[in-house]
Amino acid sequence: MSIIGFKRTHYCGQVSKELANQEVKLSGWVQRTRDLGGVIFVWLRDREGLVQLVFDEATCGKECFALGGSLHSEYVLSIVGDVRMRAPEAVNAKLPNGDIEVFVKQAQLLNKAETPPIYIDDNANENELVRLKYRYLDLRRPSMQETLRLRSKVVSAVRRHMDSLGFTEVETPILTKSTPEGARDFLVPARLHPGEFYALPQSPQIYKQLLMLAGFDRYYQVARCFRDEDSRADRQPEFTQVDIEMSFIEPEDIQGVVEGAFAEVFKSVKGVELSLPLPRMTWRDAVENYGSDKPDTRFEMKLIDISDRVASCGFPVFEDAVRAGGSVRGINAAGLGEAFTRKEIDALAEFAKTYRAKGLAWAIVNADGTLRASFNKFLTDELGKALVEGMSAQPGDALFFIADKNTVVFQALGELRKEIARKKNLIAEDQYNLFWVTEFPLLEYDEEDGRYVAMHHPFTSCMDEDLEKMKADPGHVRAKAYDLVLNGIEMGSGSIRIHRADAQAEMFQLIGLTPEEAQSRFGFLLEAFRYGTPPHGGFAFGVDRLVMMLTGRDSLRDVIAFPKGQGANCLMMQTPSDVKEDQLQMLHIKLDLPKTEQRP
RNA sequence: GGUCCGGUAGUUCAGUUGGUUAGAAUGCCAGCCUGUCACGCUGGAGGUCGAGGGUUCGAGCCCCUUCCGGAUCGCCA
Repeated sequence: MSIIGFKRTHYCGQVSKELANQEVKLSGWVQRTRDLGGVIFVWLRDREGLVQLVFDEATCGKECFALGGSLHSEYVLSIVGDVRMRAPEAVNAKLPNGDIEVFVKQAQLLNKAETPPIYIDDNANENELVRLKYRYLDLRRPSMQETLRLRSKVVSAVRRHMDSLGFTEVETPILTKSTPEGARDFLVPARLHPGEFYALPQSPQIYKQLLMLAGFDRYYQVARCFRDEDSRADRQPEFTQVDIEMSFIEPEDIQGVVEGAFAEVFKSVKGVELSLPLPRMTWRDAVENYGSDKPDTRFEMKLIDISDRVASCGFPVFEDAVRAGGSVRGINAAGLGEAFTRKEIDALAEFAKTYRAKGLAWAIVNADGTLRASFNKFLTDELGKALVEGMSAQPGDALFFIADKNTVVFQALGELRKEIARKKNLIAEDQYNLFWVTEFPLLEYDEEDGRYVAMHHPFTSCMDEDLEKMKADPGHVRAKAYDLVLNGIEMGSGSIRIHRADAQAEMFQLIGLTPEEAQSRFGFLLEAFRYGTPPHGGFAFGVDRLVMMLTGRDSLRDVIAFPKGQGANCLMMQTPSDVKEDQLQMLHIKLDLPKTEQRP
C-alpha cells in the first residue's frame, strides 16, 4: 500500500482553527468511530493527539463513505480533507481542537487491526501483566508517549549541559570483567575462552577512572548498567545512568557540574529554577535527624534521641536498649494525637517490625500534659515529664519510640516517619527538595563477613583530616563521597577517587582483599596507577529515577520503554528463554538444574 | 531465601453461609439511525473461575500443592 498522494501535511493533534478552510493530509490510528448512519465521525490519533474526521457521502463519495463505515479501533488510516469550523453548538470543549473537524475527501486504509486487548486510553486501568505483555500497545497511550518524550528531553538537556562544559562522551564496553565487591554480576559466557565469562558492567567505574589517567580530563556517558539483584518498584536489573568523571578537582567542582545539569533539566522540562548551590547535609546529620542517608525533608518529624532521659526510667524495654549500647529515639507527630485509630497504630507497629524493630512504643499527650501510652504500666510522672520535655511535645501530639540497637532504630524510625507522612498527607506535592548528603563513612562493618566493606566503592578516597584514623579506627573514617537526594530518593552518588597505587593497595587490604586477589582482580588498575594518575573524582545519577520523579510516577517501569518485571523478565518477548543444546555445547556449558519434583 | 496482596468474559470488576443454567459494565459481532463526541436504539456471541489435587451429595467460594503478576524485608560496593 503506497502513501503517495496521502503524504502527511500535519499531525492530527496540531490541526486547529488556524487551518480552517485549508486542505490537510493526515495519517494515524482510529481511536473511536461513531456511525450515525448518514454521517460517520471518526477520531484519528497520532503522537500529537486527536482530531475528529467527518465522513459525509456528499463530500467524500460513496466508496470512501463505505470505507469510513468499515473502520474499527486502531485501524491505520490516511486521509485528505478540509478543515472546517464546527457550528457553535457542535463544539466539543473536551478536545483541544474541538472547535474544528476535518471533512474527509479521500481516505486510504493502510492497515486493519485486531481488537486490541487493552484500551489506548489513559483512563483505562488494566492489570500491569496485560500492559507489559502488549507493551507496544501500552506505549500508544498519550501518557506513555509524553513520559518517553520527557525522558528524551531530560537526556538531551544533560548532554547540552555537559557538552557546553567541555565534557567528552566516551562509550565503554558492555562486555567487561566481573568484580568481587558489590552487586551480583550478569555473566556472559565467552565462546572463545571455554569456562571463562564476561560480566555486564554494574557501572563504567574503572573505565572512567582509566580515562582520567588517559588525560581526557572531563568525561561523561549516558551508560547502561546492569545488576543481577532482586527488583523493586525503583530498581530495575538494567538501568541508565549519566556517568561523569573529572580530573584535578575537589568535591565542590564535580558537585557544581552535577547541580548545573539538574538545573538545566528542571528548567527545560519543568520550568522550575533551582537555587544553586544546592544545600548540603552531612551524612551524620541525615542519619541522626531523619534516620536515613537519603532523607525526605519535605516534612519535619525529626528523630530525637532520648536515651539519656530514659536510661533508668523504670521501663525495661527502654533501659535494656540503652544498657546494650543501643538507643531510644522518638518522633513527634505533632497535632496528630487524635488522628490515629488504635488499628492504625497497630498497623504502624507492624510496619516498624518489618524493619526488624521488636516493637513500637507510643504515647499521646493529653490536654493536661500527661500521657497515655502503650507502656502505661511503666509510666511514672517522672518518665512522662521526661518524654514530653525531651520530645518538645504539646497537648494533642502523638509520640512514637523505638528502642533497639542504633542501626535498627534509625532505619525503622526513619521509615516510620515517612509512613506517617504518607498516611497523614504531610508531604507537599510539587515540591522538589534536592540536596547533597556529604561526608559518608568510608567503610562499614559487615557483621556476616566479619570485615569492613567499602560503603561506596573501594576506589573512594578518605577525607584528608581523617587520614590518621585509617589504621586505628577505620569505622569512623569519612570519605570524600557524596550523594544527591531528591525527595527522599537517592538520585546518584559520587566521590573523589584514590589515585595513588599505594593508597589503593592499602584500601584493598582494609576490606580484606589479599594482595593476590587484588592483583588478579585489579592488577591492571594498580599497574595503570603507576603511570601518572591525576587526582580525579566523579558522579553518576540515574536517568530512570530522575524521570520517575519528574513525572510523578511511582514505578520505574512507567518511565522505561521496555522494562523488566519483578523477576527480571520481559512478558512481551518472554525473556529470559532457554537456548538450543548446540548453543550450550559451543560454550561448553552443561546445565545442572534442580530436579523438578515428580508428583504422583 | 522470607512475608504480604492479587489471578473470574477481550478489559475492569461483582459473585452472600459451599447450593438451580457464574453476573454487570465496557469492548466485540449484526441490524437501524445525518451532528455524534463515553452517540443512541434493537438483537447476539463471548468463561478450562490461572493449573493440579483434596474435602463434600455439591466447590469460583474451604484445604494442600503449584504457576503467573505485584508490593516488600533480606539483598542492592
